[in-house]
Amino acid sequence: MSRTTPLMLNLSATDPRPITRQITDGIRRLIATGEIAVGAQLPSVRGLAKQLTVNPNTIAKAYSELNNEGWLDSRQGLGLFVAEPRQRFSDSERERRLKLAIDTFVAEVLGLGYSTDEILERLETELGPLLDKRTA
Amino acid sequence: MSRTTPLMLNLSATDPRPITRQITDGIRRLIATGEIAVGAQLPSVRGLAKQLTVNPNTIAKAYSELNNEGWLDSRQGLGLFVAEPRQRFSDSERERRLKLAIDTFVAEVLGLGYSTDEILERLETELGPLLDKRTA
DNA sequence: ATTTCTGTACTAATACATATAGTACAGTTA
DNA sequence: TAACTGTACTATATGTATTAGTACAGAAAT
Repeated sequence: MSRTTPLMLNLSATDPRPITRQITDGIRRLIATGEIAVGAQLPSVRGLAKQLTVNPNTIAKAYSELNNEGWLDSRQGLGLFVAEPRQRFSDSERERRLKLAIDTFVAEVLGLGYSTDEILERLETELGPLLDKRTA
Repeated sequence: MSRTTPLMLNLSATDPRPITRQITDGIRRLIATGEIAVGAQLPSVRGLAKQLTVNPNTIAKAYSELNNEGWLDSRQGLGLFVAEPRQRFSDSERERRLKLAIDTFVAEVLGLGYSTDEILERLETELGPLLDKRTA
């Protein structure tokens, strides 16, 4: 019996990110925007696997990562639930990850021909609705 | 005979990016900042391989990518040279790449606990010196 | 011309990452 | 007990990354 609604998640074959990554990114986003409420139960490993037509192991891996990162709480035999917002990383780890993300991003957009202002504006549009809803 | 100075490039074993990627990202950055001038010759495939103690094929692959992206001009038998700034991608390709870069970046910093303003400020600090020097 | 430098193009071997498939086991609920 | 949960394995196939070695073509200096 499915006590959860299907996730608004779509996998793209043209997306260069591996499937597991597309799933973790997508669920993080759904949680951050509040589209999945804190405490809500996620689809089962096998259920989501069926919905997305991927292997259950792939879902289990994605869920496991989100659980390790503190986005989800898993309860053996019960299911996975959206965790309360909390500090997920140490300060140095946060800083390390931010720096790496920025370096990578900069490398990607270098040479695309956009101005700094254009890029910052686009980013603000994307980040705004996500970051200031749930301070983590 | 080496007619070129060593590149200010360091590979990191802890960096999750593959070697080839670290090299292409690094060289793109050196070109964007002007640390390597337009028209300047890059170290030879074998020379840079020796400097970085990686396989020459790895350097050749990195150079080949930068050549395809329009950052470098290769002249068979002569060497590789920093290309004139030019439009490197079609409009739709630029847009696709920017969107993907933003999505990936957002996914990375989600849940790190930084505010939108903090992130935008950090990004501006990094992007400013790179983007408005060479409009591409 | 020969030598020595340049980039380029292959094959092969190794290692690692990704994803699928199948099975099994432990906890929860009715 | 039955039917659902998450979790943990092994095995397999595929793709990517890197190293290694070899070979070839163009350019420059002698």
